[in-house]
Amino acid sequence: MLSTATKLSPSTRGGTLLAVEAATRPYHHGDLRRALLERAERRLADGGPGELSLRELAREIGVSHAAPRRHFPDKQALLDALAETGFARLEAELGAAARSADGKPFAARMTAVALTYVRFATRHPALLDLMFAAKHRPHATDALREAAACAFAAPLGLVSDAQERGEIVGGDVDRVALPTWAMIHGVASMATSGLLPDVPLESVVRDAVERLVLGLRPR
Amino acid sequence: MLSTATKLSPSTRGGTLLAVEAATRPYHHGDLRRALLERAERRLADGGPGELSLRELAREIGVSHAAPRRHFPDKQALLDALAETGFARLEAELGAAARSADGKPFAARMTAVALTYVRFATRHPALLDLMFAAKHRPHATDALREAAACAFAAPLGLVSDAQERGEIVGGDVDRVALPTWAMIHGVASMATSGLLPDVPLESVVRDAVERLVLGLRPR
DNA sequence: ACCTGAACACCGTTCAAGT
DNA sequence: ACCTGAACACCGTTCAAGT
Repeated sequence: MLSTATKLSPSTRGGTLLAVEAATRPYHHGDLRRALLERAERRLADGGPGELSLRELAREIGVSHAAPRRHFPDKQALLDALAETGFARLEAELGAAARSADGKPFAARMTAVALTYVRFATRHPALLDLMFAAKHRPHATDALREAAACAFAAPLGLVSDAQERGEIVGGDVDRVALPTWAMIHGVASMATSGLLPDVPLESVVRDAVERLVLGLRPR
Repeated sequence: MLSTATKLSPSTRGGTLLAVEAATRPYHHGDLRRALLERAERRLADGGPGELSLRELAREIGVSHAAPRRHFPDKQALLDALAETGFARLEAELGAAARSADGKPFAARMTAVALTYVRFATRHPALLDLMFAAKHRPHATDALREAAACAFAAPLGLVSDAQERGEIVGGDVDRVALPTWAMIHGVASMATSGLLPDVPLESVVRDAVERLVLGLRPR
């Protein structure tokens, strides 16, 4: 009966990459929540949230299609959790970029953080879409809102710091920071939409920051 | 049999708003394609493409669930067509805005077109998402790509015109126009994501354009 | 506490058949 | 040329039941 041998029982879970986990987990999978989030993010990368199927996730992990319900009440809850982890990672990356450029002039700090942001966007386009979509949903979690606010704390601080030091124009921080981050977010959005010319991302970001600092007026 | 009287036959189509069409169309609906696009856009407004159901559309219009297939081979084809009409309307609005500000200084023209763009985005957030998503899909239609290019012709022309007149800094048009439209697109994106402070959209756009023209350097 | 299996009400897509 | 009806293989969600 060779053919039946290839039909693995559900509990076998084709998890060749998860040998260690498989050896330690106490049967009922043990870490289904994390497993769902990991697989979900990989699935999200090749298509929007619409292509992501809870049943397929459960099938891949090797649990019943109803098992995810114990960890996420519905699909949207899983997507929200995914967005939340996304914000946490973005916060870490932006914070690290800001610290690495600490002490350099404004344009250099701005470029470092902006580049990190745009690269995050191009590496995880579907996730970023999800993060922004989830954030402004009517019933967004408090945890989600907080995660989003934290992620943008470093970028906003960069602008207000520069204002305090007199490196850039003063005035209401919103009227200065908002156009600044609108441009960076716009570059990121254009990059993920594939409407950037075939030019290195880094030079696009550098050009954008330089143009923002110098202005459009002829010199 | 009062209860049966309320069960309208499928051919009745509860189209109280479409009395004129109903009177003139030759039974087989006659204008199903247009009807599908109209309903689809209204449905799109209250949720992403995932919430839009072809079967529900067909039900509302009063045709069988297989009827749409005659006009759109699959759901994505309908979404692409929706995106294409979106680009056509955006092109018309941006072109009109550019013409209405013709002769005024650069900042005024820029503000007029940018405001039109941002307002389009806030009026049709789901449609704009669809337009950008559809545009960069691997197998996007040529018609779709062309529609997108046409829509952005006026905005790009605005920048290159100003360069030729010496109103703004010269050099490679891409290195000037790209940061400019990145900022406008970024403002639009932030507006639809609800992360703009509670300030009139018009003043946000004006601030952004002014900041872009003058630059961030302290004066 | 965590998971299963069957059930329900939906999808998109296909295709023979109708008018 | 345009539409219907049944069929197929999927969904997300629910809930009694298992361990």
